Amino acid sequence: MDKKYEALRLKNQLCFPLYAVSNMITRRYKPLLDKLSLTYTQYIVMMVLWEAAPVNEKFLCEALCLKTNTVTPLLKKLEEKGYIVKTKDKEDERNLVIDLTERGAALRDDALCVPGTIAREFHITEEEAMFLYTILYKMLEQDSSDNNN
Amino acid sequence: MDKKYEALRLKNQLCFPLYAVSNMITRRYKPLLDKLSLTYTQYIVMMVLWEAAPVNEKFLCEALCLKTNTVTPLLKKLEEKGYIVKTKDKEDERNLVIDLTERGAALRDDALCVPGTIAREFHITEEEAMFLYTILYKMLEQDSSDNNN
DNA sequence: CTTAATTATATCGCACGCGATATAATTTGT
DNA sequence: ACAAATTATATCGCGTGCGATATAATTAAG
Repeated sequence: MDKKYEALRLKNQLCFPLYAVSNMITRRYKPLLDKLSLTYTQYIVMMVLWEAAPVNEKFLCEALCLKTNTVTPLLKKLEEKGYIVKTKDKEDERNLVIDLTERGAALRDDALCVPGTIAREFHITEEEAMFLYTILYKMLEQDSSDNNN
Repeated sequence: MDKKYEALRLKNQLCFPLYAVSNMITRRYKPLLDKLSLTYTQYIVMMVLWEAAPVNEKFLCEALCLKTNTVTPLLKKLEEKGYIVKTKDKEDERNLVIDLTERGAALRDDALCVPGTIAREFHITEEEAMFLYTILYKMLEQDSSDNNN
């Protein structure tokens, strides 16, 4: 009789550990990011900007797999903190030009220790990390081809 | 010069694809769970209950790696929908006894198709799924030993 | 050339997650 | 036995995520 419901058991889901690990990661980052006055989501926005600023909002949304209704308020927060500035693109006034302030750019050096600290907390092998990375990106790519985000 | 910031690039993070895939999964579940009037988080609560009801809140929190301040409001919602009932434990009045209503128990059959539908959407091999499952649980176990949740 | 479609961003409302804190019931220490 | 510590649950406030919808700027179509 239990056979019928076997697939519905929490322990037989792949989605649940993904969800739980993702929550766990956010919790792990918090104490580190508190020192930079950043949340986890704000941190990944800053990572994109450190690498590619200036960018528009659409670029950010695609890079982070997030929607505009998540990113717009995030940018407002980062602007309030003085890490970024938003201006309108003269060429096409629909476009937002999002750029780092001096303070936002300087924050990059304070963040340098974060990846290593987090990595050291997860006791998985280099091989496991590589595999995980590969399959997760495979799933993400598949998503963007399935739907038209 | 770029070498210095290599570790801070979004593409070199393991955490980001975990976060993005987790968000993606919630989005994928939504249309299926809408039919059951459940959110993703409510769904995993129900999965625990279908298997183990009656349980107390602490048990739920541990099973789902969530805190009481997330679970308490969830239970209120599920109670309003008529899927669960909450009573006090006569033995120890601190304990909540959370149990399924007839309607909540019946919902299990409507949910039977969900795992298969989701699984079919993710085009990963059985082997990849197994590996993913194993390493994610390894990370979760490590978390509960590192911290004292 | 002007109306319709498209594109980029913003707003609204709802449901999480969680740190911090509070409250009520039970257990422990002396 | 009774004050102090512990345990289970609840409340508050903030920051996401996102579906639905709105708005403003640009482009396409007839």
